[in-house]
Order: sequence, then structure tokens, then C-alpha cells
Amino acid sequence: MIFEKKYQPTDVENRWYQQWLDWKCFRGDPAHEGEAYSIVIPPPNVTGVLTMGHVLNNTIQDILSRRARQEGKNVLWLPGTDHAGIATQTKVERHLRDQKLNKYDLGREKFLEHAQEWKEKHGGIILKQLRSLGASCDWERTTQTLDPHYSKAVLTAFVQLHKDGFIYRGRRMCNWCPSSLTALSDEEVIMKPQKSYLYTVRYEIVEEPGQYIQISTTRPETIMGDTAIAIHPEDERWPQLQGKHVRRPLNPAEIPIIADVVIEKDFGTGMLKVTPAHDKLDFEIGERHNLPVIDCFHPDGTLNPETAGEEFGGMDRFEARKATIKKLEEQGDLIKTEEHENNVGFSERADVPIEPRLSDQWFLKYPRIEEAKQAVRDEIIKFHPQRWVKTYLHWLDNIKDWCISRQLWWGHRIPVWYKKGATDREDPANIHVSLEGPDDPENWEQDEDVLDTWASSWLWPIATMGWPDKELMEKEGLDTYYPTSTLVTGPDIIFFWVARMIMAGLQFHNGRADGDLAPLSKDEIKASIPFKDVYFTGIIRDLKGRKMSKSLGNSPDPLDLIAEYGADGLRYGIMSIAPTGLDIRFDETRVETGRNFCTKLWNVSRFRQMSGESGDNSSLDKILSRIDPAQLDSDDHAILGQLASTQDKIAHGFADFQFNTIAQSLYAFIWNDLCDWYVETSKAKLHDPTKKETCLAIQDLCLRQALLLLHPLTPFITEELWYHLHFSKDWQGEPTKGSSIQYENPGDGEDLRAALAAKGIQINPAAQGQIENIRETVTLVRALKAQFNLANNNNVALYYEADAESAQIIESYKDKLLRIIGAKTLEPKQGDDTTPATVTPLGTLHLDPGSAIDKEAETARLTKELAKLDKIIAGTQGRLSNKAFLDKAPENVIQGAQQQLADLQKDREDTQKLLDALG
RNA sequence: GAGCCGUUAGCUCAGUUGGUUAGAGCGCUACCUUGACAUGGUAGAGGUCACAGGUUCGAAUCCUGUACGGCUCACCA
Repeated sequence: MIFEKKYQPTDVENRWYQQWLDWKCFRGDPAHEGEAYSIVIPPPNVTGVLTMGHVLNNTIQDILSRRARQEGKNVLWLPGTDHAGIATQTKVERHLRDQKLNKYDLGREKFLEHAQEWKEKHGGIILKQLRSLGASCDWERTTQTLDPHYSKAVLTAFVQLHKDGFIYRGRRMCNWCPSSLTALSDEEVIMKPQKSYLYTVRYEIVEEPGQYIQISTTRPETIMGDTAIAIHPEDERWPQLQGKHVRRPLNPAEIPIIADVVIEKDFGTGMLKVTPAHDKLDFEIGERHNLPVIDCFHPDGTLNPETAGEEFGGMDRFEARKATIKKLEEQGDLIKTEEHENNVGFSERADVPIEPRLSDQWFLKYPRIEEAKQAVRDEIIKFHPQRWVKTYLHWLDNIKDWCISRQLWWGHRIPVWYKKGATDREDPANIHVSLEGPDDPENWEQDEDVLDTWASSWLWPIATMGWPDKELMEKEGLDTYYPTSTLVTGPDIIFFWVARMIMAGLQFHNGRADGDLAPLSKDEIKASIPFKDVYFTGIIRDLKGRKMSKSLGNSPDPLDLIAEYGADGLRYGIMSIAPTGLDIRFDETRVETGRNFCTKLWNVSRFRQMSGESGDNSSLDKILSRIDPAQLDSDDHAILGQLASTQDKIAHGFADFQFNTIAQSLYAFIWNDLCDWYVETSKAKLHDPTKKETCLAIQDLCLRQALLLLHPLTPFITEELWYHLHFSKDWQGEPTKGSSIQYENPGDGEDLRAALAAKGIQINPAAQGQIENIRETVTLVRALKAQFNLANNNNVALYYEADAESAQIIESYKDKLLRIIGAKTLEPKQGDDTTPATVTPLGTLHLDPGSAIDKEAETARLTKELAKLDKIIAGTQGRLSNKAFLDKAPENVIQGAQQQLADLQKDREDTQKLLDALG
């Protein structure tokens, strides 16, 4: 392989992704002997495109999958899409409209053909895009919720639930979307505060002509549907009104005045117009008082002339609002109009106000609610971060039956048939519920509705793995991969999907015989749940804090970012900010940082390659064998210590889903510890044949472990470098699947320490402290040089004043110091010339007396330094002279403070000496 | 109306069980194309940790309250 001077992510990424596919690396094989690790993808809409949210979500899933593969686990990451009933049908209908067609022209069958074509053409793009991101999904298992097998699972679930009494049909108030022309579940309604008007309208009392009552309403266009006026029974203001009637001012009719306790006496005039057809509360009142229901609207939100009157018939509901107000005003019935803010429910998909509407729908009474609560409350399923538990439990505590029927064609048609000509559809004799349908289909007609998309995706973890078909379940390895390991998703679908999947798992995978509804034991719950951990990602926002959306146009196209920065750069960038479970403000400079990090890794690898032939790098053991323990200096010990602690941090990071910690500790290790320091100091000793081999072996060790640890985050560049640097087992031949970085376990700090110990290497724990001191010294001297404009002058002479111990360190470290500081000589100071100097952990370092000295500036600098020291010394002394501190603080804290004080006082003394010398 | 979360450098964010002088990246200033890297190096400026109380020897961190921002839930017409 050629080691390009510049890293070109696009070529490398495309090449490796194809190679991995060819090697079938992503295939989940139930026969694999490792411990199972499985993830099912949150299925995106089949016609969707990749957004930054998907990038975040799927990068995390990929990281978890890849890490598990490295650990030798039997990994399955199962991809797929859902059919997105409303969204897709809307798109297809819009497309038809462009051709001057509508779905009724086509009929159900033709329409579905169209939709199918649409899906073939536009569908699955998102899954292809995920490949550019590096997603290691088992593509052979790609599932779509309308696949024949999956559909069978959805209908089986329906039939079983129906049999067990969880599903029923009823005429109820539901959320109606006048744009999509279907019922919606409560979860699909988004409440939005709206600036509107509160109109006060007068109604004449029938029994007292000329006398009026006043009613406030926000919806005058429903007045024609009023069938009563309600007051609170204990409202003392108008006891005389109960039992009387008023005249409806629009589409006039006499309606009764009734009393009901739900009326808020303090709102508006304290009276409510009751419109049972157009409001949930009103409907309930109507039920209690046996009021007629007058629906003034057509399903599409226009007014029905038969109920609303010819005058308003055909108008759109918003137009009708204006028209009714105008009419009321003309009649003198409009008393006043006030500005008013109220919450209005909007359809999630169509973004239009929903209408409460009475209609026949199918409802699901959720099964296994108690077990679903217990599973999360008792941490059988763990939520990360935990705080979502409360939200989840609160929803389940207040759960209402789920309206699962949709008046659409694109979806799973409800497996219910009604006897032709039968008037009573409540009569069981007239209803047939089954997968196959009735034996004499000519005598039956199937229910027209389809199921809510979520009523299919709630089966995702089991239905993608063969349920309910026994043979298929075995083939797909349901027993092996279920319960899945981790679910990675956004908290916005905790009710839509997460909670429902939990209930579905508990209901359909509990091992009980059909119809056995007795509560599940804890062990049964453990075996039934669909996943063990749920990781909730944050929601990606733009820099202004707005949710990223296509309509706002504020979401960058991930593919553009990949083209510009590489998939690795994008992945790393998003991981460095993403994972706290809070909202994320997306900042493209993070992606740039990710790209730069990859470049840095590439370049340090090139440096390694240019520094000398690699020895045998084909295993950790081989590399360690090239280290001569006798040659290890404090830099070697320090970097080994840093590597071991990095390995530990990464291991903990994975255990706790702390992806930012993982990203940041690798950044710090590679950039700050390895590149900025170890590689730089290496340059001073690589020419020494006795030290070279050990030094290169240490570099190889660091790079190898860094690549392994980094691989889940940036899979492409790490695989590329793995082969470039000959870390693979078969480095002398062609790459093979078995030698890929994907199957090499990085291990943790303990593993590394043990491997080192086996070669007689004990990391000297004091080395890191020593190197810290040296690094600090270097920084101080560089700063001193910079102050005298000598930053890039390598010919300066330096002199030191140090105690015996520090002097020895300086002498033994001299070559490296000269190189790193950029100096010609470093000798013990002779005489007492006044020179620019700085106090360091290794004593006082002086610049060449020949350097021009500005007494005034030097005095100012040292005085400032002294003041700073004095301030800290005073603080430390204060603490140490506080009896309460000495009595109560732990011993190590007190000792630390004493040590600090001693060090500071020494620094102060030395600084004072320099100042005195200046005169 | 209820619940949850957030407020740390100009910007985006870290900060584990309270413990030295609060960190990173980007941006900014100055210098530098030195042999892995200008997608880079070196040095630097920049923070009353939203505010007010409290607990403690010690608070960005724990408690209470306030302000602002966000999310979720809720049938006030």
C-alpha cells in the first residue's frame, strides 16, 4: 500500500466499505459462538433522507456494534425502514394531484400499485446514505414493515389482541386530521399556543323574550352545532335559568340550558355552549345529558350545508369563522371580541389544526402496562440518561386507549370482515377476524381502514427476527439476539415507539400460552423485554437553538459534510459534542476538528513510518518483545502510563455510554501526549541505535492501541492505518477478513499492564509526574524566549541553578531539553550576572547573558509573577492556619496543601532572588 | 397549571463521589513554512462558574429560593 502524503478520506472510505461488504463482516450469524450483541435500528421512513439526527443516532449504534465486534461478540445490527403511512400516502397523493388524478379515480388496488412504485423509486435512499457513514448493518436482513412476513406479524398481533379482548371497535371522539382525512392517536397531536379571539355572543332566552344570556367562544363556526348551554349547578348567579331554553343565533333552534359540574365558573361568562360534535368535553357533557350530536363539518373541514345551513355550506372552517362572526355582528348578537391565547391541537404530519370528530374507529387497550412499568422502574430495562424514567412512567400512569385505525390505504389493512348487508356490526355473528379471511369471501367485505404505522413498528424487535413464524425465528436467531442489547433513539419517540415496543415484547414474547394473561414474574419480564438498555440521544439543533428541519432549511446535508470532511471526521465531530442526552447545537467547526484529528493521526503514522522499518508488529506480544526494559526512560514510562489510563477511560466510557469522554480522551492521548510530547522527544533519541528500537516499539504500541480504541469512532482511517503500519496478522500478504482491525480486542488498562508485566515491564508511576515537571519547565523557558523574541532561535545558551536532584534530571535529559526548547547549550550557571530568567519546577533557568535585557520590563514581569505567587501563598497559608481545616480535612488534603505551600515558597524565594539581582 | 432539564471563556461544550491556581475545541493576538503534520507548531489574552441565601474547614459541584431559556404532559370554552 502506498502511504499518501495527504489523507484522502473519500477513496479510503469507499474502498474499505466495499471490502467489508465483500468480507461479509456485518453479517449476524446465530451460529457465531460469541456472546450476542444486537441492535435494531429505529426504522426511518422509507422515503426519508439522512438528517443530522440520523447521523448522531446511527453513529452511536455503529460505535456500539463495532466495539462489540472487537470484543469478539456475536454482533447483529439489523436495519430497515417503516412504511410511514401518512407521510408516504400524502406524497403519493400529491404526485397524483400533479397528474390531475386522485386516489378515488384509481381505486384502492391501483393506488397501492402507484404507491409501491413510488416506494421502489424513492424508497431506501436513506439506507444507502447510511453506508456512506460507515454503518455496519447486516444489510441482508434489511426489513420493511410492509414486507409479507412483517405484515403477517402485524396482523397476527391484531388477531391475538382482538381475541384476548384488547382490541375493540367503537364510535368515539377522536382526533381527526382534515388534511390527511384520517383519525390520529393522541400522540400525533401537537398542542400549540395560538393567538386567537374570544368572542362573546348573546343567546335569547326562549321563556323570557328580550332577555339574553352571554357565552364566550373561540369557535363561532360551530354554533350551528350547539345543542345546549351549560352552567355550573352551584353557580349562584343564575339559579332561575336551569331548565329553560335559549335560541341558537345561527341556524336557529331552541336548545336547553343544562347544569354540569365540569363548567368553570370563572372562565368567560361562566356559561358554555355545548357542541357535542366538535369538542371532547362537550361530547362528554352531551353523553351525560343525552344531547343530540350535530356535526356541521364535512371530513375535510368544510361546512356541511345540511347541518350548518345553506348559508355557510361549502365554506372552509376558517372562512366560516369569519362569516359567522360577520353574521352575528349583523344580527347584533356579537357582544365583544377579545384577543385570546389558547392551545390548539395540530396534526403532527400535516401541521393543520385537528378537529375532534365522532367516528367509528378501532382502539387498543394496551396490554402489560404494569409489567412495562415494572421493567423500567426496577431497571430490568435501563434508561440512559435515567431521568427519562419519570416521563415514561408518567405516560403509562395516564395511558388511554390507542386509536389504531387510519383512514388510509397505504398500510396494513385491518384483518376484519363484515357480513355483507348486515346492519349490526356489533353482532359477533356478522364479524370475522382472522389472518386468512373468511372461507366464503363473496359474502363478506373487509374493513376499509389500515393500522397506524406505529402499530406495526411496535413489533420491530420481534417481527424483524421472524416472529411469529417458528421456523423463521430459528433461522433469524430470535433466541440468540432477543432481548436486544441496546436501543439508541431520540426521546421524542419515547411514547410513540419505546414504550409501545416494551409492551409488545412483554405481550408477544413472554412464553405464555395464547390467552394466558396472568401477570408476569420478574424472570419472565427479563426474557420478554425487547432491549436491556435504552440510550436516548439529544436532539440536534442549529446554532440559534432551532430544531433542524427541512422546511427551515437549517440542516446541513450530511452527505455534503462527508464529502468535505470524510465520514470519520463527521463521526468524530458529532461524537465529541453529542452524547450527554441533552440537546445539541450543531456546530460545523466540530466536524472540521474531527477531520483535523484524522489528519493528525495520519501524519503521526507517517512519521512513524519514516522513522524506520517496522519490526514485527503483527500482535501486541510481538511489539512488546521488541522493547528492551533496560532502555526505558521516564518518557517511555510516562506514555505507557498515559496509554494505560486512556484504555481505562475508554472502557469506562463504553460502560456508561459516555461517548464524549471517549472522543476527548483519545484526542488528548494522541495529540497532546503522543504527538506533542512523546514523538517530539523521540526525535532526540531516534538517532541513537541503542535506544531506537525500543523507542519505535513504544510508538508502535501506542499507535496500535490508539487505532484499536479509536476504530469504533473512525472506522475507515483506523483500518487503513492498521494495514499501513503492519499491525495486521497477515501484514506480509493481502488483507483478509481475519486480520482486520474490526476483530482485534483493544482491552483495558489492566490488560495492557498485564501484557507489559509479562515482558518484565512495570510502569513507573512516578514518571508521569517527572515528565509533567519537565513539560512545565519547557513551557516556561519557551515563554521566556518568546518574551525576548527568541522563540525560533535555536542558538541560545541556557544556564541553570538547581538543587542536586533537579540538576541530575536536567543533565540526564539535556539532549531532549535542548531540542524541545530550542537551545544550543544548557550549563550550570557560573558567576552572578544578571540575566533574564524564569523559575521552574527544575530550578531557575537563565537565558544567555548576551541576550539584551530590558531591566524595566523584566522587573515588571517578575513583580507580577511575585504578586501572583503571594496571592496563592496567602490563600494556602490561610487554610493551613485555620484550626477547623486542620481538625476536619482529611490527612491527604492537608499534606497536599503543606507540600504546595513549600513549593510555592521556594518559587517565591527564587523569584525574589531574581528580582533582587536586577537591583 | 404540573413535571423535567439547562444557565461555566466571544461561540460550542467538558468538569466523575465537594478538595490546590476551573478545562477543551473553535475564534482572537503575536511569532514561526524547523525534516510527520499550516487540516500544522510555539507562546499569549480571555471566566464575579445566571442571581440571592444556606450547609461545610472548604461549593461550579450539595440544599432552598429567584430570573431567564428549553422540553414534556394537561378537556379551561
